[in-house]
Amino acid sequence: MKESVPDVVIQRLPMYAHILAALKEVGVDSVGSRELGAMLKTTPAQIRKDLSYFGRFGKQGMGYDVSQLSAELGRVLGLGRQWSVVLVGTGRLGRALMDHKGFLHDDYRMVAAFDKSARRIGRKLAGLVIQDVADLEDTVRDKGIQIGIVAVPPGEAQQVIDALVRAGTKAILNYAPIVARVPKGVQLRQVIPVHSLQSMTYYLKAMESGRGSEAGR
Amino acid sequence: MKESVPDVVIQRLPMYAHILAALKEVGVDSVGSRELGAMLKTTPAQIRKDLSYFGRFGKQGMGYDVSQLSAELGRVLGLGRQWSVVLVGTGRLGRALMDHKGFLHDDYRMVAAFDKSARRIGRKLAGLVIQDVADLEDTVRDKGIQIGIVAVPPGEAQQVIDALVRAGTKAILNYAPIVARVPKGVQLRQVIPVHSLQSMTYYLKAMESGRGSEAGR
DNA sequence: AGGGGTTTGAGCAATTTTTCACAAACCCTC
DNA sequence: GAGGGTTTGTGAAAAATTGCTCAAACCCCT
Repeated sequence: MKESVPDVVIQRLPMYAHILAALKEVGVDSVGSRELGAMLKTTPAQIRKDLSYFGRFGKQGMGYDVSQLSAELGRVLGLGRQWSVVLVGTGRLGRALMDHKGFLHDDYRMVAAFDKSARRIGRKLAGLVIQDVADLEDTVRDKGIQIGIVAVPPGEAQQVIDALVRAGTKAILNYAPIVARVPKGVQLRQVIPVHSLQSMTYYLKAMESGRGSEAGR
Repeated sequence: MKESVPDVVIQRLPMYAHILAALKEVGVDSVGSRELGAMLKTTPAQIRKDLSYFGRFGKQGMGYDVSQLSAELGRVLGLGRQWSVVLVGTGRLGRALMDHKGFLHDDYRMVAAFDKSARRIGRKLAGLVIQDVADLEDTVRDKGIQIGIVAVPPGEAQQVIDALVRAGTKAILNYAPIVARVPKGVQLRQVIPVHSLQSMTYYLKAMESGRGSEAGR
């Protein structure tokens, strides 16, 4: 149990948890770091080292107990409890996100949804009445909502994010294609598909012109 | 102009390109690494070093010419030409992605869409007739489609990905919440919102229990 | 046209992250 | 219950990435 865990490690944990859950589902009850490494396309050493930041979960000679490790990872990631989530922006994307099977697992519960457009306010979405975005700040503060999901057009995204921050939200998942800014201490994850495409295009181009040696990741 | 560019750098380029495009839009015609660093919450040194992998685009004492740097980055990322994209899965999510303003910029053109469900095949989406996923492999091969976007349910995602790979696709953007596998040489980007949420929850938890010192990213 | 004030580019140092390697731990069999 | 065969956990080495520093380059002003 070390001092501070590198951020890269934290970013990898959900993948580990994911695989573990899948294995548990299928009825596997023990895995080694070698197997996990193969499944996740990483090295056994990395998995062992990553896990070692949080404790000693394996048994020498035997590997890890799937259920136990799964539970431990859940604990580390703060799962197994309810986090409340607010959705801002109920256009195509916002609505699709809510339906996306498994988008909101058991641990994340949507407790409010907001929009700007009068023609959407008042309608229902996933059991919630869509509220006017003007009330966003108050509602978030009152309900103590911890996580915000932003699915509004790019032009309004930063304002919405600022409002969420003012209301005390400490984690924001932003789908608007802007380079958003948040104060230190607030977690922000950007989901910008175009950026993913562009970084892939770089390698595609490299593969056509140069030889296809570059790959990885 | 160095040998091989680190992957982390490639991942940052789209952000640079994005900001540059925005600045150009607004009419700014020169920026320094200091300003860029401030906007992107990174250090001037990092920006200069990243850019230096690809050439010398700045002028000492003056910074960078926005138009020029923007163009250079586009060139590096392989923009300014048409990449053909195929969408597999035209459920809520798939359809939302197509509408998501700015999801497919000028450089990426959707040339085919596939689904499994008989009730969607034959319908139109963004000007394309949705085809049977059984024809995916042939169509991708025939049209030389370079990029695949996977928006099918988790259970079918790996099969779809395998089919894309067999058909010669070299870049795949996967929205299904699975830990997908592709052979080396094929680019894969996963968009798994739950993972983002989970990694944020880690910090939220840390902030409530410990003191809120941990942050970053 | 020269001097002053900036800012880049790049080598080098510091830090972070990954990989290696092996002792300690563990089960299983005999 | 001792020995063999694995596999973890971890300190140390290696590699990768980031940050620092400063000479060289450049514009602007006088």
